Amino acid sequence: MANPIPPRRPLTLRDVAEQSGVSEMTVSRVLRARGDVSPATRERVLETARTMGYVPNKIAGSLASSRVNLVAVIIPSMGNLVFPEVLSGISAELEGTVLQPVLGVTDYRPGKEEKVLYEMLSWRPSGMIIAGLEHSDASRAMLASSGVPVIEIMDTDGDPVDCAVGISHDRAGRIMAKQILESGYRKIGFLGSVMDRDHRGRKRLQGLKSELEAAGVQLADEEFYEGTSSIAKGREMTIAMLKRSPNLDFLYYSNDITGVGGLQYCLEQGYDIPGKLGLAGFNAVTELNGLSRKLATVDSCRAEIGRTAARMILDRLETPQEGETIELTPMLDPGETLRTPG
Amino acid sequence: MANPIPPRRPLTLRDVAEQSGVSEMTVSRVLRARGDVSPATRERVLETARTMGYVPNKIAGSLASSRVNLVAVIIPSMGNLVFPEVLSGISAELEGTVLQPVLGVTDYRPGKEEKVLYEMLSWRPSGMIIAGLEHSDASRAMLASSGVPVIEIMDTDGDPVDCAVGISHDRAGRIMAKQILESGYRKIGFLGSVMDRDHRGRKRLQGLKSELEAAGVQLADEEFYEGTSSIAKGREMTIAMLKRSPNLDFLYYSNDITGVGGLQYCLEQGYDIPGKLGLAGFNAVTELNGLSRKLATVDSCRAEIGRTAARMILDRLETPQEGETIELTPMLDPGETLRTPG
DNA sequence: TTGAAAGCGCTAACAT
DNA sequence: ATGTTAGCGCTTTCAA
Repeated sequence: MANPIPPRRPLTLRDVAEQSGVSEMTVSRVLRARGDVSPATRERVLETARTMGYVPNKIAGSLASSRVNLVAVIIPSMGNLVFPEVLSGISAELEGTVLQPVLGVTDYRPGKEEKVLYEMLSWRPSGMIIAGLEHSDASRAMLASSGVPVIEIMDTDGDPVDCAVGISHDRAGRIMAKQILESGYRKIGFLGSVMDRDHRGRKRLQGLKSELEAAGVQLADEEFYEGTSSIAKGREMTIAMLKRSPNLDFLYYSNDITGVGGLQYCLEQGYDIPGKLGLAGFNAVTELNGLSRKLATVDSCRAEIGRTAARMILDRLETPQEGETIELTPMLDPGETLRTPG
Repeated sequence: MANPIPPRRPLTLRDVAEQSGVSEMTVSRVLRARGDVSPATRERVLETARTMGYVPNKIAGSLASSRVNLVAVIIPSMGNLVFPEVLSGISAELEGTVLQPVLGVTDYRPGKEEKVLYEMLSWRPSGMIIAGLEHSDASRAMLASSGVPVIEIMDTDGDPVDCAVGISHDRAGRIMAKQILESGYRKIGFLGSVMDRDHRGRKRLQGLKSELEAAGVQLADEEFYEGTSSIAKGREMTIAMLKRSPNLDFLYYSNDITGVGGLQYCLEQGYDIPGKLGLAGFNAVTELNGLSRKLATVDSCRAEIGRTAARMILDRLETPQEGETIELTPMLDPGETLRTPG
């Protein structure tokens, strides 16, 4: 006995309640597996809901319960290879809980970050995961007064609003510097993005420089690019730098993508790698494996950062806690573009 | 005269209303720039809201207005290089409108697709963009009865629930087949993913085979892999295939990522490319440019697919329309791994 | 130009 | 085990 006029309006709890001859409240309980409902009623309601094709309205549910099982995740870019992995970590950890990640993208623009933040907060999420420690005052204010756990990820060199999990990029730079020096390289060039947006790249460069200088070595050359990193950009930068400073014996790239472009070029040109020229990148992007020679790199621990951030949210939703910063230890992978110190 | 006890509860319209001495309704009008409000009131309310740090509650707003300015976007994976670009197209087109994309990821699993779909629909989005034409019956039912515009993207070989925009992958396979034949290759091997999940790859293979067979040429060998595509996988497959069928003169990969792995290997091995051995991939992934030699490929039109899908949603929200399928024309880029015919 | 009342679809809290 | 009542924080609609 189907309704002759199928309603264009989405079904409500009340519709299901009427069809199954119980109160809205009972339907609600059945659908959320809450409270005691007799197996008989339970089955009947479930069956009715299913055959009617009822989909609960979370908007109404969230308003009534003032619970929104969403975790806002704000990242600078989707095309970065780095962030998909962070997201996987978050999703993996949230799988099986009531929480779900919702993504916002800032395109590395503080203005857009503010907008995205405002937008996401207006949905009253249960927690917030946001990349980086550098935000506009307005953004920091919003985060601070959001009333939910906020986890700033990727970086631990700075002051988090609430919690942070990541690596010290200064330290990552130092680790690589130490290895470069130990391997006997002395004429080192840096190739990275324009530094006003890339805070973490800047910190790595700082760490590198400090550590080199502590050993009495000056950075020999620097080359910067604008826009998104790409293999092609790495190649271009490398060509420019080696033309300008042909006597370099090491190229340190701000990431693996550009590093691979440079490595490719140097191999083609017949440079003796790692004998006369060493190279290194950053991130340990496994997607680039299988390409010629394996680039030396430092792992940015992305998946673990994602998992940890999600876990910190879950913990704080159970029991409110103080802010906390978790610094992960980045591992150096010497790959095949670094001389074995001897 | 600040409140001595700062409220832990998020601010409401009423709080702003009380502070600025007007009704909630007036505040609402000011904040949404709706209706007529005197400039004086307007300024006062705006100022109050700003200093209080009020963030509107979209949950409540959406429930009251039964308008949710969200477009659900459901894709199989974030790590694919293909989908970030689709998303960019969608975001670009939605920029400046009231609509916002919200992402769901299925990991290529029909079961998870159902879950994600249900979850997203329970937020009553204004529109739905979903990758592929192959869905479970339950998923198709949900899409059909959602009451909002549904755009299935990437593929046009099949029956959409409502609208579709994409390319014909069968045709993409044929286009490449024609070019391969014209370039004079005859011993062709295919390297792709296990086909039960990769519907679009399967369609390309079908198209390739049909077109080859029409010319009296049989596919000489096939190699499949499981899991996600990667450069390393491409290399492995290529090694296996060339060992098994050393007489091949062409390798057709189901995508650029694996293709680049193969190309890299072949170059290292000193194969005469494109003279004795030709290669081609699919997608026109520009991120891989700058790597040794440019791989022949067919563009999958991802950014345009994204933009078109978003536009179709916007159009249909203005004026309801019939379902429509838009087939884009994939362009062949011969790169440097294809003999010039003639 | 402004305000008051009603209600969006659901759930918390309290009946029964 | 089930029902009733009263909102959640906004917007719609109507009145002033």
